[in-house]
Amino acid sequence: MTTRVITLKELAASLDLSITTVSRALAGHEQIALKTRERVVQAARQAGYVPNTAARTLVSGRSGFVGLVLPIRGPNLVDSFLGEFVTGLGEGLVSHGADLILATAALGHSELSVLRHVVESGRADGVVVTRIAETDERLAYLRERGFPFVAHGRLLDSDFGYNWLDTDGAHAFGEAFDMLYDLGHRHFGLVTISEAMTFRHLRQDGLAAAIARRGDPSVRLDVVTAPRFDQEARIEAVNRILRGPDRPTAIVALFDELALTVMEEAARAGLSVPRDLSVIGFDNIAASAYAPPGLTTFDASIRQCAREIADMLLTVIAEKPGKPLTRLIRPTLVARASHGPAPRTRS
Amino acid sequence: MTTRVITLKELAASLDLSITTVSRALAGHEQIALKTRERVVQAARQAGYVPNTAARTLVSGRSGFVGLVLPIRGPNLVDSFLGEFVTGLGEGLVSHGADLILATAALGHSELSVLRHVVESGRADGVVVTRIAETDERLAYLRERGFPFVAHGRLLDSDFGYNWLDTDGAHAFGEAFDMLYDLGHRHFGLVTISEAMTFRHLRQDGLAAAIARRGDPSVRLDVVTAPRFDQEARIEAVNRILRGPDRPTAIVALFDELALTVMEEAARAGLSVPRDLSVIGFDNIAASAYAPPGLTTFDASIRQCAREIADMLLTVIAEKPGKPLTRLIRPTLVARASHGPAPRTRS
DNA sequence: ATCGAAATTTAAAACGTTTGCATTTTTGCA
DNA sequence: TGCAAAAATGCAAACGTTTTAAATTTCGAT
Repeated sequence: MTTRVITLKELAASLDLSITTVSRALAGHEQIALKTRERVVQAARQAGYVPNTAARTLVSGRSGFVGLVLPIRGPNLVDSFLGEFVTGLGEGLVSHGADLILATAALGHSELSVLRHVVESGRADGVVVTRIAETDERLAYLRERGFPFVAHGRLLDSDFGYNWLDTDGAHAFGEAFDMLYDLGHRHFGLVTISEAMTFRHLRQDGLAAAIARRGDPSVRLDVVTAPRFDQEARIEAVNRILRGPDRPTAIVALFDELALTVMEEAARAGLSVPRDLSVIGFDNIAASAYAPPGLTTFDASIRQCAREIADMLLTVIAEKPGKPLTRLIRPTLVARASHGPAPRTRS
Repeated sequence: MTTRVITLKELAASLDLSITTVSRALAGHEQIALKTRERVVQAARQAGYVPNTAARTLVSGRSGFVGLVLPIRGPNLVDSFLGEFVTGLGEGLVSHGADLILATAALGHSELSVLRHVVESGRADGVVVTRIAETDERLAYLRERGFPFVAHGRLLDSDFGYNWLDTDGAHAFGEAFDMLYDLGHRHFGLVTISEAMTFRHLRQDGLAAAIARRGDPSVRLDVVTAPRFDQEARIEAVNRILRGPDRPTAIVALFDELALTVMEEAARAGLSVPRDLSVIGFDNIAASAYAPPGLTTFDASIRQCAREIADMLLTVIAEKPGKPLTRLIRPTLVARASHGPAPRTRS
């Protein structure tokens, strides 16, 4: 029962016009008589005409697609922001009539090779690159190619400009410190990761800068590092800071997953949050609201960011601006119950 | 600095061969001398040749894409499974060299119109349709068009066959009942939704069937219905069943979000879970592990399902099987701490 | 009525592939 | 060495659109 799709030629024939005229009429060219335009649009709608994307792309060089390469993850690891991110991108794109292509990197292939394929096969007019590492071969490639892209995140340092949108983790971590300091905390812990991601520096530096700004020599900061995806090592690292003879009264975690582990291990060690220990995370993942006593964290509003990234990318594609577009989004504090005044007595 | 992309014609010229031969060599046709094939493949790799998708699609009629239309949601509602689902689809597709197109339905446009556009513009060779309602115009459309698709979920009843994969909610809810019955529960509550989704029937029917199978006339089931996305009404509904003079000892919720609300409201009402009340959910969302005391639920393994859906769809596209492909996935019980023996005394 | 400019429409090329069919080259055998 | 068959390669059309440049029609002013 496969229904055939109507083509421009057929539509033109039925209107007794040339393909050219119909094409232009549908594109709304002033050049075509208004009466004709209306007649064509009406007929197209009635016939349910939808232009063939491949043909259009081939001749115009514009696909109307934006690409995103899904990061490769282990069997049980799903990017926790993917849903929100993709939703936001979709929202941002659809208002400009663009759609999203999701290319997955197979286990053998590198993310870069998939990106290359997306770019060079002409499937997309631009790409979004997420989870930027300290140095990132993807950005180098895209820059060299001169292909439109927007990065979600930044390089540690680079000798070239590029379009990016990032969450202002430095500011958030400074804010976290100030809030905890004002609550009387002087001994801090930071749980960070060993993976070479730029954001770990930005956030840690933000924390360090706030400490320096305060200029109080009694402030102490212990830093502990865990591999990102190894739950066991993560627990071990958290306990190193938690079970020491002289533990911090406040722990800031690089992101919520780590903070939740801190809270779990604190409970296991018989510590009460926030009475004995304050914990602050970052990201505001769904579980943070439910994990007792409710994790205080920062919301990065991924969906909104993704929407802006889409807007930026479409601008880059359409206008090729001379200067790079950059945007730093300040996350908002979500004050729940995992932080409080520093305990009076120290053991 | 935009680097040009190499084309088949250029590659052919550099090899001093015709386009035809190069095209066939790359496709691995036996027809082309082995020596030539090797030479061409080698040169193509070295030149970084990537075939243009639009041109290939135009002539072959195959895009190598599978489409998914993102459900329209309110500003703060993101499909909680989208990330997992998309990851699974990607995994399933990439092994066959296919990629995913995500089309978003703008606020004005219906999901159906976006689907039509995806189908009729030739962007995709097949589509995945999720969140099937009791009756669903999307399936009717796809069937009429004869366009390859796989549904994630089922229609309430239909006069035609179609390809679907569904979670066996009926079985899970039967299992939940049996488990709770064996723990001594006789008075049950079901929290369900008012939205016209097929799965609410399947799950409720599964529960009812298990009750009937047991044949114990002392078993009682109270059902309460709430709108899906209205948190306030949801709380109100939950309290109707929780604060009644004669409340159930065990509540089964249609899915985890509802179960979490039940647990929150139970706590607010001074009830201890599972001592005073057993709660069981469905879906195993991330928060369920963290919400105290840990929600007992069923894991539907969305990612795995999505991978299978991808496989099914690619089969449908390639082989056009005569009989519909169907697949019922049994969810696995995730026994946490929200269920337990029925309380001895009744108020 | 005639002409030229403005308004409208059209023919044809191009985009980069795949593929049916024709052509050329090689091979095996007499 | 010649010739037919087999093997290998190439020509050209086609896919459905956009767009350049050209052709046609309309219209107002003389």
